[in-house]
Amino acid sequence: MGLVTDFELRHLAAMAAIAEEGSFGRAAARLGYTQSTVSQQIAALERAVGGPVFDRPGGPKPVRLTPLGSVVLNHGRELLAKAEALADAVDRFKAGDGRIDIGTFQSVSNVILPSVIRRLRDEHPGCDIRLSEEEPEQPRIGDLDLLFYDGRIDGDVEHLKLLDDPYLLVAGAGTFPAGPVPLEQLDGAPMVAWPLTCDQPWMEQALAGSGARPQVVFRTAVNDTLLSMVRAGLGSAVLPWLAIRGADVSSDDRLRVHGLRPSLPPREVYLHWRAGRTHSPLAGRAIELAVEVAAELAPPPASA
Amino acid sequence: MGLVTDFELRHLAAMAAIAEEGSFGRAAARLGYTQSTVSQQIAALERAVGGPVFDRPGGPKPVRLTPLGSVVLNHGRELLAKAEALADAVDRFKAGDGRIDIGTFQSVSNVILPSVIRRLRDEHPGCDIRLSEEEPEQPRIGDLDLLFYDGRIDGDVEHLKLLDDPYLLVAGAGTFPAGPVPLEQLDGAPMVAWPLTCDQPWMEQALAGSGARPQVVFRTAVNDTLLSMVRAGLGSAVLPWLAIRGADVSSDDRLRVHGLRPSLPPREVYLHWRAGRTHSPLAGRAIELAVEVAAELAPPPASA
DNA sequence: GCGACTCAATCGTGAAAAGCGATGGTTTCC
DNA sequence: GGAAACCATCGCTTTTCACGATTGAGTCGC
Repeated sequence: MGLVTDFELRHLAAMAAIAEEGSFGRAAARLGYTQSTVSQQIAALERAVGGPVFDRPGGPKPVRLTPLGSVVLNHGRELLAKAEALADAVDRFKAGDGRIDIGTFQSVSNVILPSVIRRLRDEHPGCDIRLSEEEPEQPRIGDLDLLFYDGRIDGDVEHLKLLDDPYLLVAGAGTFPAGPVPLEQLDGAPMVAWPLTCDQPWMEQALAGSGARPQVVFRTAVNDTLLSMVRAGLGSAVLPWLAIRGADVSSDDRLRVHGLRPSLPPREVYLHWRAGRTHSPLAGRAIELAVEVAAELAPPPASA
Repeated sequence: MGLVTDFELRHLAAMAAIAEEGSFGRAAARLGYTQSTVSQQIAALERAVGGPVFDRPGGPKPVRLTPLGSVVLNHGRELLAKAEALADAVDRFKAGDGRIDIGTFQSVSNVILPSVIRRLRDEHPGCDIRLSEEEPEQPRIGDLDLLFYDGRIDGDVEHLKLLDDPYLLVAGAGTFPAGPVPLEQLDGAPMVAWPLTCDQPWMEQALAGSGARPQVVFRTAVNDTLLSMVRAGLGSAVLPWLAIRGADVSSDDRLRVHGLRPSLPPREVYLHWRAGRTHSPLAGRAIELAVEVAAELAPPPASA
C-alpha cells in the first residue's frame, strides 16, 4: 500500500513526454523544465519502480522504453488521463456544471421551481438537477443540497424565508359575495382540504381559534383535485396563495377567490440547507434564483 | 495541462482516508503521518483544486465532504485504484509475469522452444508468451524481445550461439550402406530440400564446393513433408540434425540417418536480441533456459 | 454555566527534495 | 578528428515536507 504514493504524477507526465519526443531535452522544453530536472525526475521514477524505464543509447539516437517502461507507461497514461478527468471535473464543477439535489413540495414545485430551474439550466446547460417531492412526516435534509419547506426544520439547518404565503378562500362562484369573507361564515360550512400533514393542522387550529369550525368533507393532497371539488360544489377550500396560483383559477368562471377577515397568519415558505455546509456554486446560485423568483411573485395580495 | 500535476496522489490518499475515518487525526494515524501533516496535505489539495473539500464542524463531529470534495474524491478513488494497479503491474512484471515476444523458426519451434516454454510457464504461470514464426527474407528483430535464427543478423543486435547443428543425410533404408556417406556419392543424386531461403543456398554451395551437385526434385519448407517424400523414395535429404530430431526418424524402419564425409560446416543456431536493450526478467530467464535446453540436447552426433 | 475533552489549524524548525545552471562523458555524424 | 546531440552528475538555492507543540473552536457532561 505504501508503494502507491511512491511515484508522482509529475514523473509519469515527464515519462510520457519523453516517450513521445524521444528525448529528455525536448520533453523538458515541452514541459517547461530543464533537461537536468527531467533527468532527475526519471531517476526518481526508476528508483520508485525499481528499474530503468528507458534505454539511453547515447548520442542523437532516441531513447527507447524498456519492457518495464512499457508496463509503467501503459498504466501511467491511464493515470494521467484520470488525473486530467479530475481536473476537468473540478473546472466544470466550479463553472457550475455540477449536480444539485433539491427537496420540494407541491406548491413550490408548481410555482417557484419551474422558473428557478429554467434560469439555472439556461446559465449552466450541463448541470444535473434532481428533485424529490417526498414529504414524510418529518422532512429531513438528508443528502439534499436544498430543501423547500413550509415551516422550520429541526437539526443543523440554516434557513431563509422566501415569502409569506397568505391563506385565501376558494369557493364556487356565487357562494359568497365578492370581497373578503368573515371567518365566522365558515363555521360549519362544507370544505375540502389537505390531509393533516405539514402545516394543515396548524392552519385548521387557527381557523377554529377564530370561531370557524368548518366541516371537512374531503381531503386530498392534490391541489387540482381539491379545486375540481370546489368547482363541483362539494365545498370551499382555504388554501395558500401559492397553491391557488399554481392552477389557473383566475380564468375559471366557476371559482372565486376571497380574502379572509381577519386574515389568517400566512404560511411561511422557507428554503433550508444543512448548516455549516459549503455550497456548490450551483446551490449558491439556486438560492439566489429562488429568492429572486419569490420576490417577483410578491406582493401576494392581502385580499381579493 | 498544468493543472494535472498540481495535486498529488499522496493528497488524494489522505483525503480518502479522512473520508473513511471521519477525522483528520485518525486518518493520520492510519497513514502513519501526524495530524498536522495531514492537515497541511489537505490544505495543499484545497489550494490545488481551488476550494475546500471538507467541512470541519469543529469538535468531535466528523468532518464531511463538501460538494466539491465529492467530485474530487470520486475521481480521486479511481486515480488511486489506477495507481495501485500500476504498482501491482510493476510487481508482477518484476516477478516475471510479463509479456515476452519471441521470433523463431521451424527447427527451434519443434525441438528447443517447447522445453523452454514449458519451464518458463512452470516458473511464471501468469506470463504471456507470444511466438511468431514469420521468416521473411530479412529476419528483423522488430519489437521482438528474443529471436532465434540460424545465422547472424544485421543491425544493433546482440547474439549468443546456442549450438552447432550439423548437417546429416536422411535417405530411404537401403539407399546407402550404414555409416557416413562420402559427399561425391550425392553428385547427381535425387534430393528433396528446403526452399532457397535462410541458410539453404549457402549449404548447397558448400555441397557443390565438395563436388556434390545433387538434383533437387522437390522443395518445401515443411520438414514432415520432406521426410515423407524421402520415405516414398523420391530422394534423399540433407538436413540439420535439429530438423531431423523433430520428427521421429529413429523409430522409422524406412529411414536411415547418415553422417557426411567430409562433414559440412554445421548450421549455427543463434539467439538474438536488440543491442543495449534492457531485458525483462522474463526475457532474461528465457535466455538462460534456452542455453540450458540447448546444452541438454548436445552433443549432437558428429556422425551416425 | 463551566470545565474536560476532542479536534483541526497554525507556528517554528530541521530535513528532504525539486529545480536550476554548469560540467563531464558518450555516441553519432561529417 | 572535431562538432553536435544527448544524458548524467555536481553544487547550489529555494521550496516543500513532516514533525512537535501550541492555539482556538466546538461539544458533552455535570
